[in-house]
Amino acid sequence: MSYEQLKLDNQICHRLYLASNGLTRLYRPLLESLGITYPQYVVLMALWEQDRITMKELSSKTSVDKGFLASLVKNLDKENLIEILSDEQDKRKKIIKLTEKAKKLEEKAKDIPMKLICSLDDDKINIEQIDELKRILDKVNFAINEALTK
Amino acid sequence: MSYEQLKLDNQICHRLYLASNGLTRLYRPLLESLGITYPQYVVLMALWEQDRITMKELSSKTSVDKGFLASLVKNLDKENLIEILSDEQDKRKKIIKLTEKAKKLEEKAKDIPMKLICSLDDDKINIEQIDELKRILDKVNFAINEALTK
DNA sequence: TGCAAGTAGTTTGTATACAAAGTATGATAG
DNA sequence: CTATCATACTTTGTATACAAACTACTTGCA
Repeated sequence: MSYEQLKLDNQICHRLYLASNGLTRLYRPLLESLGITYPQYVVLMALWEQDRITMKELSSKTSVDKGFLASLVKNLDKENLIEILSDEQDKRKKIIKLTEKAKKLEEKAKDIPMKLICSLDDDKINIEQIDELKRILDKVNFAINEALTK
Repeated sequence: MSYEQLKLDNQICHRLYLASNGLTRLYRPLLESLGITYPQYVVLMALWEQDRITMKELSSKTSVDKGFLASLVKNLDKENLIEILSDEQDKRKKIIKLTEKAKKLEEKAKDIPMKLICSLDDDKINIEQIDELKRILDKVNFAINEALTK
């Protein structure tokens, strides 16, 4: 017996899984030329937007798990892309601060989003569809978040 | 200097990354009650749809990397959910075949898609949006695939 | 003041994802 | 017939993802 609802082609989650993994693979060679990996790029994007924030803030901003973030930050520190300062008021907190090297990297990174879009065939996807995708994913992510935290 | 195109909120890839990871986390407890993990579920869905296929066919059907698939299949075999037969015509090929245990599991799995949808707040997302999401993701995945294979 | 509860962050263990190199078999051209 | 190339699959190494247990510090309350 084969059930319709169990067919791979009917799974929205499988499409998301493919899109997410596929995009990460497309990013890989672009990020490799900057010497960083995809989740390191995510952390750097958060810091380029707002520097000197705590691990907790960085985790909630990026939605990267705090455990995994600890290892990412360790590697970024090893690569001299960040510095880890301790908060004098609250000694539990650590403040993550970009180095000059990381700030220079932003200049190289700024072309990556456009390069990625150009590597996709724009006949297939247009701006309106991307906007629609963004809107729907925001709703989906909100609902997922509600379901996970309740 | 902060670039608009590098802000996390402007990244379609980050929304996809969150949605994909979030859904996998929502699946986790449901699949745990069947004793399987998310990628094992993907492999089983492919086999429930079409049994007795080769590793290569299974990999292309699920888009799971062949290397990773080898370890998934090893574990599914250990759990007695599949049997691995060898092709007499072409000894390089292995044929993956569901066991009775895996066929019984399908009966338990058939309610999972509905349970997952019910765990999301249906006020937030409606059927038309899910269909639209499916359509756009198919285009995106097609374009990603073109870009990755060329 | 001092202890219970909470918070920030780390560590550990397991599973996932994937590139790259390796092994064994099959197909094919000279 | 055999050398070469291609195919199917495995192994290895590294990075990613995340739950759960842990450490260190702060807060709140008796």
